[in-house]
This record gives sequence, C-alpha cells and structure tokens, in this order.
Amino acid sequence: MSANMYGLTEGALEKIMKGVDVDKPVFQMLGYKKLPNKDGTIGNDRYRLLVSDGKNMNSFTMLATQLNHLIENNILTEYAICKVSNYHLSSVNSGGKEKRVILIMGIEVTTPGSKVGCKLGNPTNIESKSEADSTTADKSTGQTTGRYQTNGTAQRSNSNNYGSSDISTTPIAALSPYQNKWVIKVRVTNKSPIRTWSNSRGEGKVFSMDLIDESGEIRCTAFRDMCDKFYDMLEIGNVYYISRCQLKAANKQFNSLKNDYEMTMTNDTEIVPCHENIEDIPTLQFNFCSISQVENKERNDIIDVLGVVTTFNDVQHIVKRNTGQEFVKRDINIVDDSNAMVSVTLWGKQAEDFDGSNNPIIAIKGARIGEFNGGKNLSLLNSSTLEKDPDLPEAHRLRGWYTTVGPSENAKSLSRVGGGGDFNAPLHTFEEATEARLGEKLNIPDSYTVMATICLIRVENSIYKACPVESCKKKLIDQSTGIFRCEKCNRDYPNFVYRLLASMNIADATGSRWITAFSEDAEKILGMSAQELGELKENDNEAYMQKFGDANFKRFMFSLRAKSEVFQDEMRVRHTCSSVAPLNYKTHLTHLIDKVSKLVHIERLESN
DNA sequence: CCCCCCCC
Repeated sequence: MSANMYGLTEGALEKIMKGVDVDKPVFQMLGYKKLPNKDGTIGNDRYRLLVSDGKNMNSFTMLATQLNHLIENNILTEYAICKVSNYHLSSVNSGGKEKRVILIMGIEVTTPGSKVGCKLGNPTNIESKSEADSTTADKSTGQTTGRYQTNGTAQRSNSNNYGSSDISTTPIAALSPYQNKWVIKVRVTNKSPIRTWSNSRGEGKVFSMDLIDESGEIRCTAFRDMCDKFYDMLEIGNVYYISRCQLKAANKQFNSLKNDYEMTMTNDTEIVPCHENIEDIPTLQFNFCSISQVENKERNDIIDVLGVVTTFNDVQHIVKRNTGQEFVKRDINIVDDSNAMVSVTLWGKQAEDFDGSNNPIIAIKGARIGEFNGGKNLSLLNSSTLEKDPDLPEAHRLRGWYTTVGPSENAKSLSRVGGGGDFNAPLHTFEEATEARLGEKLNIPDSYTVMATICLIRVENSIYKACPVESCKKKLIDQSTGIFRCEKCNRDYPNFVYRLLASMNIADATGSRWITAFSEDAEKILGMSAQELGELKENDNEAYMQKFGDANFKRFMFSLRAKSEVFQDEMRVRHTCSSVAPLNYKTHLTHLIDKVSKLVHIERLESN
C-alpha cells in the first residue's frame, strides 16, 4: 500500500534526527515496547515506540509519560496514523555512547490502526547514533556545548521560549545526569515545609518540591543555604524557569514521581518566576491505582488514589509514643468502582478542616500504604497532595459510577479498624455456636468470633519445609542431599520455605474446639515467624518445643470458620482460624459493649 | 546531605 495514501511525512525522521525542524510530521505507529523498570515498581512505565514515516523507521522514539494512556487505552495501536504536534530531540548516554532519541510530547491519532491494518511502504531502519554530520545541526542552533548535547536541537513548542527571546527550554523528560546546561520551564505542584535534621552525618535543613511540565515530572530538593535562598519565592501552582541543578537517580523509596531522576539545588542554581504562556504548563498529574490494587501493595509503597468518601470519622487527638508530641488525625473511608474500600488517614490542619459530607470525591497524590491488624490503609504524608472534587475525567467517571451503580453490598474493605480486627462475624461462646449448629450446613461455612484460651497446641508436624513456589506451598520431600522434591510441581528445588499449620484446642467457659491456624495466625500465636521457628528447630529443638509450650494458656480473639466435611466416611465439622488478634483489655471491652448493645437492641425489638 | 510523617 502506498505510504502517501495516509499522508505520511516521508523523510521526516531523517531530517528530525539531523536536527532539522519538521512541522507536525505524520507517522505510522508500528509497535511499542514497555521499558523494563529498574526498581521493579509499577506505574512508572515508559514506552518506546517504533514509528515510520513511510521511508524510514525509528525505534528510538519515547512517549512522554503523561501520554501513556494512549497506549494503555489502546488508542495509539499498531498501524495507527498519527500527527505529532510536539516533539523534542534529545541525546542520551547509552553505554558510553551518545544516542539521539525523539521524545514525543504531543500526538494525535488521525486514523486508527484497525482501519489501516498494515505497514505502509517499505521503511528501513534509521541510525540513531549521533554522527559527525549531525553536529552541523547543533551549530545551526548555536548549541555546540561539548561531548553531550545539552539541549534540543529541534523543537516545536511555542511554550519553550522566554517570551520574545529565543532561549529554549528543555523538557523535564529529557533531563539526565549526563548534561548540565539546561533550563526547564515548570510548575510547582507541591512544596514541603522546611524541616531540620540532625544525625551522625551532620545536621541541616531541607525542603523539596515537585515540578511538572508537559513532558513529565521531577522532584527537586534544597539543602541548607538553598532553603533560605529559594523557599519563600517558590509558590505552589506558579511557573518558574529553573537551571543548574544536580541530577541523580531518584530514590523510589521516598519518591513516587514518574521519573528515573530527581534533582538537588546547587550554589549555581537559578530560579526565575515565569509569567509567559504559563497555561501551557499542566497542573498536577495523577497516576491512579484502583483501590482493589491497594491490597497487593507493600507497606510504605507510595501511590496515587481516587475515591468517593463514604464515611468520615471525627478528628482524634493522639500522642506520639516516643516523643510525647500531640497530633490530630481523621480517618475517612473511600470506595471506587473496583468495589473495594480503604481507610485514609489525614493529619493536622487538613484533618481538622476536612468536610466529608455529601460523598465528595478525593484525589490523593503520594499516599502511603500502611498495615494494621492484618488490613491495609492509606496515610497522607507531608509530600502528599489531596484534591477534593477534582475536575478530572476519572473523577467525573467515578461520580457517574457512584450515582448510578455505587458500591455493592459486598464491597471489600481492605482496612481493619483498631482493636477488634476483622471480627465482623458475630461474637459467640462455644455453647452458643453449638446451639446455633454453626458449621453443620452442607457446603456453607459459618463464621463467628470467640474469645478463648489455648489449652493445648500440638508441636508435632506443625512446621514443614514447603515448596518455595508461593502458590504451591506443598510439603517437600527432603532427599537428604540438600535437594527437595515437590511432587505437586514435579520438580526438585535446592531451597524451601518454612510454613506453619498449627493444630490447637481452644476453650472458653462454655466449651472447646480443635482448630487449625495457618501461617500468619500461627506466627502471631507463637510470637515468631515460621522461618525463625524452623531455624530454631534445627539449632535448638528444646527452645523450639518451649515456644509451643509458651503458647498454652494464652488468650486470643479468634475469627473462626466452621465447615462440614467428610472425613473417613463420617461427617464432621472442621474449624479453621481465619484471623487471630491479641485479646487485650480494650478489645475485650469493645466486644463486650458491642454484644451488650446488640442484646439491648434485640430486647427493644422484642418488647415493641 | 533528607528519607521524619506519628495512634490504634
């Protein structure tokens, strides 16, 4: 098929790579690759595109991260014809060699790939190395600045000029430690308070801010003198020209922005407020993860989240244990259309001022995952930003869902409130459980909660060497040669993981049951991890036995599942522990009050 | 060079 049928700009790639401006070139998309993430985090994807102009192809084309949705929502698909409204040619250092990369910051699909259906023309691959002849282009723009090219040689963005002067700016996405002569035009989306620190390596003060432009985002940190110099002039929401900061690899543990790098101000750093064409610089960017995904995140992960506020608690005054310092907090619950709910903690003035009435939608950038009582929750940090009822397409979609469908009755709550844990099942004595014939129905398990004492915990066969495959967990056959066989996987492994499957008799004043507690619950009861227990067993069997002995007469709140099963031709009720919590004075009291209030409620119903 | 972000 002819390349011209769809108006591809033949020869554009060759020109662009040589540093010649091409106005709104039309390309065909031939494929893309998700670049591997260095730190294994999700949500920071970057896509490398293979584009064709009908004559040449170029695979050193990157998509600005805020355009990722075009790939993820299948808009920019294979064979699609697209008009590039904004791009930037930059150099990257790849294994000591300079490579030229086209960064796409504005693109519009003019004909969907499904309609085109094939590769147009017979394009050949274009060389991405920076060749000797391409430096002529550098000279033409007056930017011959040494080994690494410091700025775009070809740019098509009206916003990238200082008013009438022609000093061009660099997109954030093109910044790297390998170049130092750049000016970025960015909006400050967040600014932390100034904080002081003192440790073995010294003391000082620091603040950081988040910057954004049309190509991406980056964190910028200022230490000591730089705090004094720039803190007051920098305002959230305003646009600045910034130059001469030190780039370094981003520490993803503390920085969730979509950028491999972060930067630090230096004595040479210049920051100038910008008032021209500031509307070209976007405002806050979110990278939402659905609430159901929160369940699988790790503690301390930083995420962006969007949800409808279903309930909100009063503010609470709490005291930090080690410093005695007082804090104000407020917990709220949010849901989204993944049908999951999570608790979010706000702090300080934000907590005091928060009004959760009329089910507002909140968008949070940089919330931190926490764990409590076996559940997950979210907490705002100093670096987090919260927007109420944001004017975002995702928010309008979520509002539509909430008003038409709404959360279902079985929406999954990922958070566990203090004290009782996930013990929503009715609290019973064993006698009551017997009277209610719990667990005797066929195929339907019954859940209930008991407060009970461990009478006897079996030490035999409680710990086993299990298949290292997380989804398998099968007991391995120790071949005494340092090799372990899993019959389920039909494989030999050099390693194993310890797992617990503890059988115990628990009793309250009215009766008792034999129950089975699995890994996490058994670990809580024994006060040691399966791994530690396994090693203890190897090294000091007596101490290992003692650990189990120590568990006897301990009292816990057990969440139990009772289910009928056939065992040796007989029906029996098998009890498994689905959650266990320490039975302290407060949980005891909370559940007692809960129970009494239920009884009072029933009594009222009956007397009416 | 910070990296604390609190409580049940």
